[in-house]
This record gives sequence, structure tokens and C-alpha cells, in this order.
Amino acid sequence: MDYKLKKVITRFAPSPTGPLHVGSARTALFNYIFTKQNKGEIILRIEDTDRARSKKEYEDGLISELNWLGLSFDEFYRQSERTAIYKKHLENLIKNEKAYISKEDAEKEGSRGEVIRFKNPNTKIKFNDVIRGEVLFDTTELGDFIIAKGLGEPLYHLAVVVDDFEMNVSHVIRGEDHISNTPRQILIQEALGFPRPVYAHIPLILAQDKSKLSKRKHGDSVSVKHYREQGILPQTMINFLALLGWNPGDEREIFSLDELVSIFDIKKVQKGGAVFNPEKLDWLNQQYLNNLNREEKADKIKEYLAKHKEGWLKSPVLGNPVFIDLIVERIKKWGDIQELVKNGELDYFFEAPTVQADKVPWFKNPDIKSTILHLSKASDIINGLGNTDWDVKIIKDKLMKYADERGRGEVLWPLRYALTGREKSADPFSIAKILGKEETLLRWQKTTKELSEKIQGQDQAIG
RNA sequence: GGCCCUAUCGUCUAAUGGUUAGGACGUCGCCUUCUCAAGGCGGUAAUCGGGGUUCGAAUCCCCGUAGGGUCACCA
Repeated sequence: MDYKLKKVITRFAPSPTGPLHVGSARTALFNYIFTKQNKGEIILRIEDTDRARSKKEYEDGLISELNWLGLSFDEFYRQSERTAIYKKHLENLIKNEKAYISKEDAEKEGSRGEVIRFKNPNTKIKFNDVIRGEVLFDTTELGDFIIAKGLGEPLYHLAVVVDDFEMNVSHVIRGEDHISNTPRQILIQEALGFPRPVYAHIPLILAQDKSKLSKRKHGDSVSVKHYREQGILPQTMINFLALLGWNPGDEREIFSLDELVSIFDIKKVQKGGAVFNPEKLDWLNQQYLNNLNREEKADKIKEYLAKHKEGWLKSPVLGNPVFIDLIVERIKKWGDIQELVKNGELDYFFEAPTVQADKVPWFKNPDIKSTILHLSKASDIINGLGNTDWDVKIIKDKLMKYADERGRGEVLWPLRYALTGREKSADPFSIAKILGKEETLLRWQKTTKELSEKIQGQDQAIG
């Protein structure tokens, strides 16, 4: 009765019929945490009794995603390799008249003449769910359900019950969609004389429309792989999934897997389903992104840039810490780098921008002559800086001193625009630092020249 | 439809009979700023409805209602 006395053994039992679903990932996570908390063992069991729908590539994918998440398992089984065991128990059921071979109408396509049905004792089943409390079912309506297509072809309910027993599973933690399967499985357990594990049915993860997240209805966004490819960090995923349906009772919400193991409480898991909120996932990822060290950031930026702009990889800009910080500040996940590239927001770091002369002066005081003056003056200031002074703070201090005298917008807008050719961008100090003195001066001088020519043209036209 | 589960801001949730119903995401505003991003500060917003029980109900009970899950020779 008191499961604390028994060794805790849990299992995560996906069927390899598709990519790892975020809901399944959370089930795996809760199993994992619970197991570690109780110093137990966790089993990964591939439920591939449906030979037609199960695929090795999905199994590989499942394992790859679990690895990525950092969830490890103590034992591994495949149901397709255990048919002899199921057969033994099936024969036992038939011998004891708990199940029988049933002649069926084989007219329906895909159906066969004989299947094995469980002899339903038509009782009421009551079980205690860790999360929901007492649940009562009348099993009469279930009828004599089919537990195997044949002695060598067990179906889900039979395989689950046999395996949970054979593997000494003490706690079954699974999704709420299995709650109505539980009475059926308990019936089989009792017929076989097996002990009953502790059940915990965790709530479903819902889509925005509040229906169960399904690949069919909601596409790729249901898979862990999707978020992995978007550049969400595994630690973000773990943290986010844990927070979906659980909280520590106080206001903390950033937790590592290890921290979860110390503070998680399965009894505090919510009863109702939880909508998967991608905005919050992004926000959380941003928190984790910021805490990465420079090397990790630099490596990932290179990796994602390589996908879109291989030509940029040789640039020394990539190693510049100011550049790295600038990028990380502007993304929520690595995949956002693609957007940055696509929108041309990074071009000016790697090649001279196209500057439109009429956009150089600040709109509040579009005087070309003073704009030229500011550009030249700024060039002088920058030119006076030695190599050791080539630092964002120093560049900023020097330029700001001048900008404060002459009006910030009036000075800073042209400086920045001449450097980037964009109305929106990072500040001119950081960009100057990244570009280097020579390139910065070059861009300012080029713009100055263009503006001068423009003025001359105007003067001639007037004269 | 039968059975089962669930019900606090738009979303994730706190408050285990007594709180101005708290926090986070989003959103909005302000500050910081030449612009963008980041950051800081602040605002908006909820107890599904109706009956009980109680001095007192988001909290306990009943009835509705709504949403969801499940009803395979899938898992």
C-alpha cells in the first residue's frame, strides 16, 4: 500500500509513430524528475506493437530529442522484441478463462477471423490518482474488448499491463488521455493477479484553441524537434514544460533540471489542461540566452549565420564581443537570426551600406551644411583616438560630448545613418567599435563627399 | 451521444474559509534614448452561472453551463 517502501520504478512509453510531441516530452520530464527524487529507476519503453505504424526513424528521433533535453534512462525495451512474454500471459489468461479466442466477422477490411478478447467481469473499478484523487468507472460498457490480434500479436492494453508488471513498474505517470484506459488495464491486471501501480495522470497540453495539441490539427509546432530547430535551448524547453501545469508555489520561475528535481512536487500538478504559449517560451529562452557565455553565443551565431550567409563567416566582426551582444539583444531564439539576415538588418556590419543623401540629415533640422560639419567634426574626434582608446565607452563619451553641445539628434542621427544606411539600427558607438576606425572614417567621409556634391549641385542650380 | 476529467486576468498560475484576489507572459503607457533592440518603472485585465453550508466562500456541497478527453483488430 505504501509505495514509499517499494523501489520507485517508472517508465516513459512512447510509440514510434511520429516525432516526439511536446506533451510526451513533458510526461518524460515529470517521470524523470519523480524518479530522481525517489532515487528510483526510469525505463524507456518503445511501444511498437503496431508494426505497420511504427518506424525506426521515429524511434531514433524520439531518442535523439530525449538526449537533447538531457533526459537519460536506466533501461531500454522494445515491445516488438517481447512477443514471447506476452504470449505466455495471453495463454495463461485463456487457460484460466479470463480471455477467449473469438470468431469474428472478417468482412471488414483489415479484420481477421479470429482475435483474442478479454472476458469482462463487468465490475466497477475505483482507483486513486495522485493528481485527481479517486476515480470511479463502470467497466460494463467496455464489453469484451480485444487484447490481441493473435497469440503473437498483442495489442496495447495487454502489452502495457504485462510490461509494467514484468518491469516492476511502481508508478505510471502518463497523459490524461490515458485516464479512460486505466480501468481496462486494471481489469487485465486483476485477471493476471498483478499488483496495481500508482497512477498519476497529468493534464494535457492544449493548443491556443484549447483542444489537445495534435500533429494532425496543429502541425509541426507540436514536436520538440520544431523548437529545437527554431533555436530554443534545451534548458528552456525543460523549464517551460515544467511550468506548464506545475509551479513551486512561490514566484520563482527559472529552474534548471537539477533544481526541478529538488523542488518539484507531483501532487502540486494542475488538474486542468494548459495552453502552450509560444510567446512565453520565447521570453524564457531569451532569459537563458542572456546567461550563456560569450563563446557559446559566438559559436551559435556563427552556426546560424552559416546557414544563410556563408560569405560573412570570414569577417572578423563575428568574433567581436560587442557584435555578439548586439545580436543576442535582438533575438529571442537562434532561429531569429534568419529574420535579421532576411531583413537586411545585419548587412552593414559586413559591407558598406547604400546611403541615401537626403536621409542623412536629422528630420528635425535637415540642414545639409551643419550635417556635413557634424560628420567632419566626428571624424576628427575619432581620428584622434589611439588604438587603446578604441572602446565603446570612450568612443561614446567623446562623441556624446560633442553631440550634447550641438544637439544629440542633429549629430547622432547622421553619424548612425551614414554608418548603416538604415533608419533603425544599433547605436553609432557600438557600430563604430565593431567596424573599426578605418572603416568608420571611410563611411563618414564618403557620405560627407556625397552631401557636399549635393550642395554644390543645388548652389549651381540656384546660381 | 455514453463515460470520464476540468473550470481564477487573453495565456501560465498564486491564494489549502477572512488578501485592496498576488506573480509571470502578452498588451498598453512612461523613463532611458538620434532610431531600433535591450533594460527600468507603471497601468489594463480574472474567481462561468444559480442555489445552499457558514459570522464570513475563489476556496466546501448541489444543480446547471461551458470546455476538453475518450469511446479501434492505434497507442
